[in-house]
Amino acid sequence: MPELPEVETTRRGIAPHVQGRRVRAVHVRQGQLRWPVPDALARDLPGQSIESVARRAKYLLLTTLRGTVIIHLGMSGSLRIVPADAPPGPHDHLDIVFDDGRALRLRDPRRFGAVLWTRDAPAAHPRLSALGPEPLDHHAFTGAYLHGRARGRRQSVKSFLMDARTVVGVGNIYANEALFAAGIRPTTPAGRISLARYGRLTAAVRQVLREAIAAGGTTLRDFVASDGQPGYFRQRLQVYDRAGEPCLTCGTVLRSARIGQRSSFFCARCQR
DNA sequence: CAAGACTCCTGTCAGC
DNA sequence: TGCTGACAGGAGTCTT
Repeated sequence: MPELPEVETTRRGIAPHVQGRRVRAVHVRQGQLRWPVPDALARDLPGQSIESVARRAKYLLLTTLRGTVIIHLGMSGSLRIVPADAPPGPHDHLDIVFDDGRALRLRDPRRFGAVLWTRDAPAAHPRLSALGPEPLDHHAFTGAYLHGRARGRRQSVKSFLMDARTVVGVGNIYANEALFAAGIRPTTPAGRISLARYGRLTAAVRQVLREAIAAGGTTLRDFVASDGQPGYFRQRLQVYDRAGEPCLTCGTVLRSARIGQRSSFFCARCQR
C-alpha cells in the first residue's frame, strides 16, 4: 500500500526492464479496478515503445509516442516483472507483455488501484491536473507555501498535509513520521502554525521521504518492490504503529488518535 | 467554501 | 475451530 517512497521504489525497479521495450500485448484479466480499465489501452498500446517511466504524485506514467499509461497502486497494488508465460495469481489483474518475453504484471487484491490511458499530455488528465507540488521540489514546496495555504484553516495539520491538493505523495505513514520529526502535534489546526514551524515541516517531509526511498520503502504487510524484495524503512519508523511503546527520543509512552478516519501516532512531549 | 464521513474491495487479526 | 467486527499504506464523492 504505497506512498511516494514505495511508488518511487517501484518506478526505479521497473524502469530498466520497461524503458525502450516494445509492447507486444495487453492482457486484462480483471478490468474492474477503481475505474474500469479503458478498452483503448489494449487497442492502442500494443506496437508502441515505452519512452520513459516517470512518476507524478503516486501515479506511474509509462509514456509512448501515442499516449501515456497512468498507473495507481491504490492501497494494495504492486508491479512485478515476470516471464510472460508465468501463471497469474488470483489478484494478478493485468499484464503488459513486452517484446523480450517478459511482462509487467499488476497485482492488487483490494482493487483500489487504477490503470488508465490518455493520448493527451498526462498533466492535463483530470486525475493529475489539480495536484499540489511534489514534496521533493524545494522551490515549490516551501514553508511559505504551506503557511500561506493554511491561512484560516481549522483542519488538523495532519489532514492538511495528507491532502494531495496541498502536497502530493504524503500518506498516513509519512505524515505521522514527518510531524514527529518536526515536533508538531498532528491535531493542531493548520492555520495556527507559524511560518518557522512550516519551514521545519517541509524539511522534515523531505528528509523522511528521502530516507524511506533510500531504504526501498516501508513494508508493513505486503508491499514488495518489482524484484519481490520488501522495503526496509519499517525498522526506522519512529511513531507509526508504535502506540504504547516508548518514544525513541524521550521515552514518553507514544499515543494514538483517530484523525480524519486515519490512525495517528505521536509523542505528547516531543510534539506540541 | 471547508471539513468530515462514506465508499470501493479483499485479507488479516483480535476477541469471543 | 469458527464467526464477527475492526482495521489496513488511498482518494474520489457525497453530506453537513
